[in-house]
Amino acid sequence: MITKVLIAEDHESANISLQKTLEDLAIADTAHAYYCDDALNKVAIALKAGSSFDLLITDLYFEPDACKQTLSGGMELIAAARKIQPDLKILVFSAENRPATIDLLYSQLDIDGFVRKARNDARELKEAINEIAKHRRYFPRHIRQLIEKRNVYAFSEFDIRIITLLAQGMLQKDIPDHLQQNGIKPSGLSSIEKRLNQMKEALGFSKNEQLVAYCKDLGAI
Amino acid sequence: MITKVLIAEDHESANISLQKTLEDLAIADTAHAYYCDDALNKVAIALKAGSSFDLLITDLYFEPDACKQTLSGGMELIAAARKIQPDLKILVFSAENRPATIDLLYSQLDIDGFVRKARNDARELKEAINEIAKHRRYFPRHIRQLIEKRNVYAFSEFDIRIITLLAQGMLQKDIPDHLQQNGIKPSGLSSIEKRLNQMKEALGFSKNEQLVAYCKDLGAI
DNA sequence: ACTTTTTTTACGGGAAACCGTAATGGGTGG
DNA sequence: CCACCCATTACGGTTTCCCGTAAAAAAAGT
Repeated sequence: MITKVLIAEDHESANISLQKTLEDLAIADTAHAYYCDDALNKVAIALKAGSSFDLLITDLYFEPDACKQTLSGGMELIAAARKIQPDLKILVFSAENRPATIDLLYSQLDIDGFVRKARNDARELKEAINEIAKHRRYFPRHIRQLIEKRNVYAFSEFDIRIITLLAQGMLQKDIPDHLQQNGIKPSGLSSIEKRLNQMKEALGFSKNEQLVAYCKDLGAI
Repeated sequence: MITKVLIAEDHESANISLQKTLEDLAIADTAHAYYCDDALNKVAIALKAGSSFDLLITDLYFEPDACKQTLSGGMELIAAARKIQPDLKILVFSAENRPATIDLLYSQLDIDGFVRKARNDARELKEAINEIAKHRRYFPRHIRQLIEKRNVYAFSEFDIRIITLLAQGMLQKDIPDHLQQNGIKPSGLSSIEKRLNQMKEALGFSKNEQLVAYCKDLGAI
């Protein structure tokens, strides 16, 4: 049963609607955090006081402002919170729609549910919370489809490095030097060409511009 | 005095918080539209019935779904609504933060206020509505600063077309044929090269890959 | 209608990228 | 130590892209 919830969300309006949604579910014991550091702090304090939170609802992206934060965003908050309270249920509520990121949340950070800020998000929130209360994970079907459809090619660190450099305007012929200076191997121009070709081949592309666009959509760069 | 408000917003959660915020301002007469077409329709009906809306609060981006719409988004809705009811006050509530777009809203579409979905958005909404009720426009300071920066490049239809084709893998040398077949001019290869050069120059880029990455980040393609 | 200005297109030399092939180098097993 | 395999690198020819210049076409001004 979920009775005590922490909402980590910088948007005041999103906080209001989350509050309202929780009220509809008869969950009255809610706390709000507008910054990641504060959220983690509240989790720790509640844990020490023996009245730990059952559920953390968090956004992924927090707008930076004057308050310097040690946690850079929702991802780090999730990892940190799980570290100090492994049984904490976590529901991500975000506008994120890049499959790679959502996939990462499920597979690496092991979250319990993801609801995208979209058309029927309030209804989905309720469904998600109900599912999580029953110790089930909440995977909306359209999210699963996104992940399965897009997960065609797994980029390596090396791949991402090359594409990032291209997207930053570095000439292909200048990449070998750069890689060597950073102690990355292989660094030969032919190796770079080979890698780019394999990626394009695997995805049915013909130009580097397509790779850049694809990686941007995936959130890989 | 503002007493009757129409909310055009596809996100259920945003609708909830807007509703709540309006309640706080003692504005009870609110209507909701989850699609642009429906919003325009409601404006028209209310106008004909002699009980027109005082204020339209609208998002800019509406997620496409099964319901085919004639209005593509908030921009078109604003223009269409103003056309049938010129005295309608319009407040845009959006996550948009590109100065060029916000500037366009004020200078071309002549909106009465813009509140960005961000940290203190609920408070800003109240301020904005109060200002608009006094027939003043609401320009948050940080928005003004964004606009003044102006160091952004405004892409034309033609620019976007070219970059989109590149991002889809079309060879630069094949673009002229494609443009001619679609009756777009100019279509010469030199014109395309010139345009690409101007864009890169304006943004301090050297490669097409950078343009693709930049446009992806902007959501322009 | 004619000139001027601007935009668009055509062309050519040089740089970068693409692609296949060959040579090099570092491990592994014999 | 040698032979072998694999990954990496080097090289040369071709295509595409880049960039400057000039011709042609279109638009604007007189």
